[in-house]
Amino acid sequence: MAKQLRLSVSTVSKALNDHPRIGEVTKDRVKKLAKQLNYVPNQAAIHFKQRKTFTLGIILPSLMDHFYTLAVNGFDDYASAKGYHVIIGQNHESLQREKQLVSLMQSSRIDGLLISVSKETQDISHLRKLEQAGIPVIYFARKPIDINCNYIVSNVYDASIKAVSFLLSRGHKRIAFINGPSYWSTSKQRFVGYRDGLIQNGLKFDPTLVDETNLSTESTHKAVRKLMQHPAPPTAILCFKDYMMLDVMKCIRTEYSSMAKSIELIGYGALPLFEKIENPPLASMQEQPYKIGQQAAETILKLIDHPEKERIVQQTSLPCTLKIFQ
Amino acid sequence: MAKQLRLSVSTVSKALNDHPRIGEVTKDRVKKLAKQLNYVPNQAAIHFKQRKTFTLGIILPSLMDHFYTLAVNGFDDYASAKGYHVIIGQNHESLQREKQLVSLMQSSRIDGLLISVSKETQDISHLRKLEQAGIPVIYFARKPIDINCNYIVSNVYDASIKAVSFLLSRGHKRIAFINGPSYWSTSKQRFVGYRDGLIQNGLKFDPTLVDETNLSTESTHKAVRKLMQHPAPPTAILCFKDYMMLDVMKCIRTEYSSMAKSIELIGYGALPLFEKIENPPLASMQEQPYKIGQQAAETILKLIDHPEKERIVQQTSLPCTLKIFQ
DNA sequence: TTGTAGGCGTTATCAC
DNA sequence: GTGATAACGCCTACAA
Repeated sequence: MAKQLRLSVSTVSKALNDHPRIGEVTKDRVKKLAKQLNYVPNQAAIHFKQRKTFTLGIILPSLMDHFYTLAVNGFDDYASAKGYHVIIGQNHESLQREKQLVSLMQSSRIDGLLISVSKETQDISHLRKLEQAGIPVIYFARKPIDINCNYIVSNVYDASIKAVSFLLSRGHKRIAFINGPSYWSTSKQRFVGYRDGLIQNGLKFDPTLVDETNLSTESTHKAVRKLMQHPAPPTAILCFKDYMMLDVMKCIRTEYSSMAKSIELIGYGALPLFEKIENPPLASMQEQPYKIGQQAAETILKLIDHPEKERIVQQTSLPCTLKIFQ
Repeated sequence: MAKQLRLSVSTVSKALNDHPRIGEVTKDRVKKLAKQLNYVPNQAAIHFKQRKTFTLGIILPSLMDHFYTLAVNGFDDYASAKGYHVIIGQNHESLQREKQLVSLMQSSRIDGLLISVSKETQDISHLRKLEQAGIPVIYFARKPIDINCNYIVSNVYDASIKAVSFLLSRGHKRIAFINGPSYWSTSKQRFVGYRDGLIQNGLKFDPTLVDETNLSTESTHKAVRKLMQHPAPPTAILCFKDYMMLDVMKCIRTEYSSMAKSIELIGYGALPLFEKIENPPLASMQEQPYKIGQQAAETILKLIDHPEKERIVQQTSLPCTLKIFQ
């Protein structure tokens, strides 16, 4: 291109970047030819030179879960607006895959990472390494127990209290809770909120009404059966997640059909789909995944722009609202 | 790193790449230090040098649609296994956004692109330019009318015939069809299949039983009302997509509740969710999005490895199976 | 077996 | 206003 115009590469480069000391005439000639040749600058070279890729990574369990899809959208929208790319990786609940993704992303030189760790992830040394390499990491939705990390989550503690209070206001006395894996802090918070909600309202906490699943349909069905075989079965069930609640609904409908109508359910996530189906659950806690993504993007860009040593740990939790379907 | 070991960079490079002519002892020393320093090669530099990024792009309307999520998974799994990255872009049905994504991806030097064009995309010159720049493009799910392009789609023509035949076998005589935008070839194929299905079974095609929507809930409801106000309303409706079918179900249930039980519906997509809800539709045509993604990845890698001039247009359509829920 | 030199595309810097 | 040159990190002939 430089040759064709009999100009030096540096002049061409300056012309394309609207450098002030380049004549308008020259700029025009260069830009015209660039368009004609369908010239596109090689970002790989630019990134290489700038030691920065303007790329952020996001790692999440699965795109089939709309919570994460929405978080991606918030993250992507904010990041795009600021000129950053986003690359997505799914860990599919495998720690091994997660590690692969992290090192893949590190080698493609992402400037920052947003991650919701896999089911299996308890040790986060692979992520600590990233941070040591100067790449900021923000955990979202699921955060490790490790206290000293950036995170942004939903305030599921308050949400659980709200859910329990709502069920009590509808006259329920025996409210069960099916939780997710207990080593997630998000499960723990739900649980404590559930318990505190009962206690605040003057009820006793009954541990036999609480069970835990690994989120698989089978283990959820097992938990439901256990609860339903209780001498005094629950009249309402709080579920860790909407996807779990669907399994709970199905199990009750098929195996305990006589009680199906009287048992009320609340989940987390407020799947849009519930607006469309015939017998939706009673309610669901609406989280703000899009906003989580957006704020995470905003925060991570701030961290990137700060010299590494001045970075302050960023921790946020966003409120949920109870969405009633019936 | 080279300095620490008092070796030259090339020795270090060779050691890391298991070059045969490097002594085992040296290799060990180098690798050990690399691990210790948490050294990760800079892909940006490698890509820059190799004039290849080992990155594929995939552009689709929305990740909220599980069809596309599954296609991404197929694409990503195959590509990862072959050492390629995948970057995802959502056009959100906007041509403008799509063009942005294409040029973004071009400048980040993707080696190939898989795309399902936006609602608004009729002119594909932005994609032709990519191909002219030597980057292969495969269209999936939605392909432009343009005949001379690589594509991989579901065989919705056969699928529609199957669906109609199934409804006829259940005794329906008046089968309506609510289609998607008529300028998509995928809509056209569904339509022709619907019509041919009727004719092959000895029924007359009645154009008053066919309507078209832009996929929004509102326009779908409008189409349903029109059909239901028909002097002889349909007893079964074939719907362009499961998401549309949900809107159809809801509209019939709320506005024509007396007929809700007698009208049978078939959609396309076979959303996994239908397994879990209380009153699922009669059936849905199960496409193979994961396989579409996989095959697309396979095909695009083949195209990438072939010299540009020898590339042959690749066109595939995969069969669908009818999945019955009731 | 190891070292040296050159080049990939772009831009910042400095000289003209 | 324009041109030459170095530098970014890595790889690979080729030289030693």
